[in-house]
Amino acid sequence: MSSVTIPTPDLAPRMRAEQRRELILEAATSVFGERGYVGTTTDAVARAAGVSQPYVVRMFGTKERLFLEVLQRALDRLLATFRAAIADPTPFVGADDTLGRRMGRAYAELLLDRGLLLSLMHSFLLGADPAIGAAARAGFLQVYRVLREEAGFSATETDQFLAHGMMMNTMVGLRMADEYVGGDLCAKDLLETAMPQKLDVLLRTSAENKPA
Amino acid sequence: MSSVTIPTPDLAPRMRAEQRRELILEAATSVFGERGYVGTTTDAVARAAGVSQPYVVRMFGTKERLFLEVLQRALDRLLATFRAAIADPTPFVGADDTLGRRMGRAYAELLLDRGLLLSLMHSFLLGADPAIGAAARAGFLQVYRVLREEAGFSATETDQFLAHGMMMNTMVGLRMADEYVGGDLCAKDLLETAMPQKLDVLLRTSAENKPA
DNA sequence: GTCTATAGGGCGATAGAC
DNA sequence: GTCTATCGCCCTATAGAC
Repeated sequence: MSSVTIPTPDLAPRMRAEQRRELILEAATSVFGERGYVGTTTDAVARAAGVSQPYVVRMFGTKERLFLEVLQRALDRLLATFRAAIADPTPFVGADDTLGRRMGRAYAELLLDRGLLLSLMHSFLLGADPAIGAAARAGFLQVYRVLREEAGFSATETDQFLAHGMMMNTMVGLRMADEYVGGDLCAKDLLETAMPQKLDVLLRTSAENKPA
Repeated sequence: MSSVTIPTPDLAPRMRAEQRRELILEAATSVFGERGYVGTTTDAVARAAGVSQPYVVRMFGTKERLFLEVLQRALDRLLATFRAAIADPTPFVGADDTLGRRMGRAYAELLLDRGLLLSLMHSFLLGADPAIGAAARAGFLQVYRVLREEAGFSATETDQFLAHGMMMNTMVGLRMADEYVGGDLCAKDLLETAMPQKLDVLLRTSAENKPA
C-alpha cells in the first residue's frame, strides 16, 4: 500500500492548503480577539496555527488583509446565526418564547467562540482606521439591516438588542467572569443580569482559556 | 521690570510641570481613544502635547503607566459626572425627567471629550492583560456600584443603562456619524434611536476631528 | 506549499547635555 | 525640567532554498 491510489498530487496539496487557510483564520480570530488588531503579531497567529510566520503573511498578503478576512468571516457567521434563528420553524410557546429571545440565545451561543465577537468588537473601536473602520461600519450596518428588515424588529427593539450585544461583548472582553469566580458580589449581580441564562457559556469560556 | 517679583524659582517650574503633566494626560487620552493602547506610540502622544517623546516616558515611567493614569483620570471624571447628576437638587418635572434620563444626558455630555470614553472602552477589551485588565474590571465594577448604591438603580435598570452606554461608545468608536452625514439611511435610524437627543454632540465630535 | 534566514523600519526606553 | 541622540528590541515583509 505504498504507491496505491494516492490522491492526485495536483489536488491534495490544494485541499490541505485550504484547510490550513481555515486553520489560520480560526487561530487569527482567537488571537485578534484577545489582543486586538495592533496588539496581535503575525508570529503569534502563526504559532497558534502551527505554521511559520512568513507563511501567514504569504497566504494573506498583509496583516491588515488577514484581519479584514477574519472580520468578514466573523460577520458571515453572525449573520448566518441570526438568519437561522429567524428561519427556525419551531412554533412559539408561551410569552417568554419570542424571536427576540431566540436571537439573544443564538447570539450568546456565539460567545463560545470568544474571538469571533471580540474581533468584531475591536474593529468597532477602530473607526478612524481607513480600511478597517470602513469595513467595521459596513458590517455593523449590515447587522442592523438584517435585524430591521429580516427579523422585523422596530428601531427601538433593534437598539435594545444591539445595546445588550455590546454589553455582553464588553463583559467577555473584560474577562468579568474572572471576578465572578473570584467571589465579587457586584460582578455576580452584574453578570447574572447582563447575561441571563447564558452565564454558563461565559464561565465555560473563562475556564477554557485560563493559560492565555 | 526685569528682576521684580519673579515667582519663586522653586515653585514656578513645578507648577509648569504639573500643567505639562495635565496637558500630556489630555493629549494621551485623545490618542489612546483613537488608536487604542497598543496602537498608540509615546511619540504620537508627545507630538500631540507639544513635548519630546523621551519627556513623556520620563514623566510617567512607562507607556503602560501612562495608560493606567489616563484610565484613572477618565474614571474619576465619569464618576464625578454621575455623582453631580445624582446630587443635582433641581426638582423633577414631568414623567420624562427621571434620574435615569439625567444620568444618560450627563453621560452623553462626556462624549464631547471623545477620547475619555473611548480610552475606557479600549481598556474593556484588554481584560486578558494583567495590569490593564485588572484596572479595567475594577473601574467598571466601581461604576456599577455607584449606579446601584448611589443612584439607587435596580439590577435591571443598571444593566439597561450600562448597555446603552456601551452602545453609544461603540457608535463613537465606529465613527458611525460619518455614515450619517454621508446620507446612509440605516445609520440615520440607528443613531437617532441609539443616541436620543444627543446626536448633535456626536455630530459635533465628528466634525471636529475630521483631520485625524 | 512551506520553511529558514534576514532585511528594514519603528518604537520604548536610556544616556547625557543644557 | 526638558531636550537631542541613540541603543536595542521586536515585528512585518521579502528572498530564496527545499
